[in-house]
Amino acid sequence: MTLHIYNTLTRQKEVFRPIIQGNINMYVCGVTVYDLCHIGHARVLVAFDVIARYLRSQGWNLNYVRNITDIDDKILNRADENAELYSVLTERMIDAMHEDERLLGILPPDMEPRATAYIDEIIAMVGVLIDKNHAYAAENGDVYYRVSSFSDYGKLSKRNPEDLLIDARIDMNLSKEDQRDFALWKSAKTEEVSWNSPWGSGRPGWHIECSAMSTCCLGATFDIHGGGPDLPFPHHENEIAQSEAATGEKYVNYWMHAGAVRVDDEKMSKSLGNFFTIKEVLKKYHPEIIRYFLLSSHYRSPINYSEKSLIEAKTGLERFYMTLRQFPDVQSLPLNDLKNRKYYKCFILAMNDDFNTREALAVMYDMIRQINTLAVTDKAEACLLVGELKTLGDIFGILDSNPEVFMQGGTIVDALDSISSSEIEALISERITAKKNHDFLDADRIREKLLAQGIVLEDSREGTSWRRG
RNA sequence: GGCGCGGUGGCAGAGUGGUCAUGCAGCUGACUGCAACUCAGUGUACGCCGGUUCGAUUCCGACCCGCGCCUCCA
Repeated sequence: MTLHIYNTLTRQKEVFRPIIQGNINMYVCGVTVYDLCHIGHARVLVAFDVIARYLRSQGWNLNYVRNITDIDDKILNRADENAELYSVLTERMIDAMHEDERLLGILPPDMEPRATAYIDEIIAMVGVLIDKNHAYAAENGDVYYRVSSFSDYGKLSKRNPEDLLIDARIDMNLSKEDQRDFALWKSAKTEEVSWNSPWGSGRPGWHIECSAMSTCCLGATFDIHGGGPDLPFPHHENEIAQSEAATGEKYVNYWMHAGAVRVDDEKMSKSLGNFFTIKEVLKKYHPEIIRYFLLSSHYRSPINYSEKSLIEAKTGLERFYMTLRQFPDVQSLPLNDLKNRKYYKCFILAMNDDFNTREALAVMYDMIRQINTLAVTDKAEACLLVGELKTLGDIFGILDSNPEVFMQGGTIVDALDSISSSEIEALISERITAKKNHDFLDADRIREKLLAQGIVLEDSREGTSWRRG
């Protein structure tokens, strides 16, 4: 039952071996806060949230660090466009991000370092790189990393440094010794946000903040470094170059990258403008539906965001809640009580295989069928299984809503626009009276009327319950 | 062009050298006043061509197709 993780560095699944027994240090590249978070951010956030929850559930002592990049060209440009202070912009976006996380049930990381709080450490690291001849201050005031000085350059993204040379940009930067070199420190133009440094006032380049913050928070070498699909090159490649050149140690043991989110089968990107913010999506779908959608395929696979796939996620989750509805009082079981339980072991097997949430979900569906069968034959065993299921739900951050509320809420916006609960209840009691009088024509008329408004009635021995379809 | 990923049944999506993924949708039966829910049963599958093998969807090679990164993007 060992944990296997797919490592981008070696392009294969490897047995996970921690640096210090029982401990895991994990750094995930967070958000550059110049705009609202979109569904792509949600994927990375949820994926690593579940990974963190799972690792902790298995007894690992996890230190989870996720940074915030709050100084960068995009931020300065946006603040300029908005005619506001860059820090006003970043504070607003950080608040918005935290709200998104809270709504999506994403647990806060243990540390959330911000680039602007680590300027001294960044400057120190740049200094070390210059001292070691891995970087140089150009006459324009910028400091560049000397790519040719790092023989392992390209090892993560499997790029040949020679090829990158041929590939050099059309807009040549004459201050660079080599067009592949990238900025560690950017000199300030007039009236720009800046900090003093040995190379004049300026600000950090992209990449160096993550090297500095991860090293400060977790040490020169740590276990896991994660991020989005577009980060292996150049961001993480450059992080490796910076950190390994500065410390002389291996930077990261396991690199993990999430797959891309596509929208209606097209690449989602800022330039295409086809991205959805988390806030937009949350207006239409319950947060757990979004989590379920994200977990319904493996974290490395591309995933397609569409109306259809979200509705499918909704239907899938409803199957769980339909069952949970029969056991409103059952709580999650302590993990220790599950160690020898059949389904739990299957779940662990799936998750230990590079966090195969889809496979794990299949186990949970097996449990549902089992619970529905036992619900009439062996209530006590059914309750045990429900507790077990809810514990697994806790690891995924789902199944924690009140089933009745979940089923009756439907999609959030729809629920607000349509028929109210009290109207529904009134019609249901009207129908019960009709049924008692064997006036099935009238009873069916009421049921049809509600169905036309998306309300599905379910009769059982205990009475009639309803849900928004 | 360089590097990399993938093509699974109506759809979504796991996985495996020779028995089941799973969910949705479909069909049949049970339950129900009729439905819905639920349960039981059931059908359809591994891009194409070769090779290895007793046997390949799974391993190897070629081909076709789709996608990603190489530029800001999680």
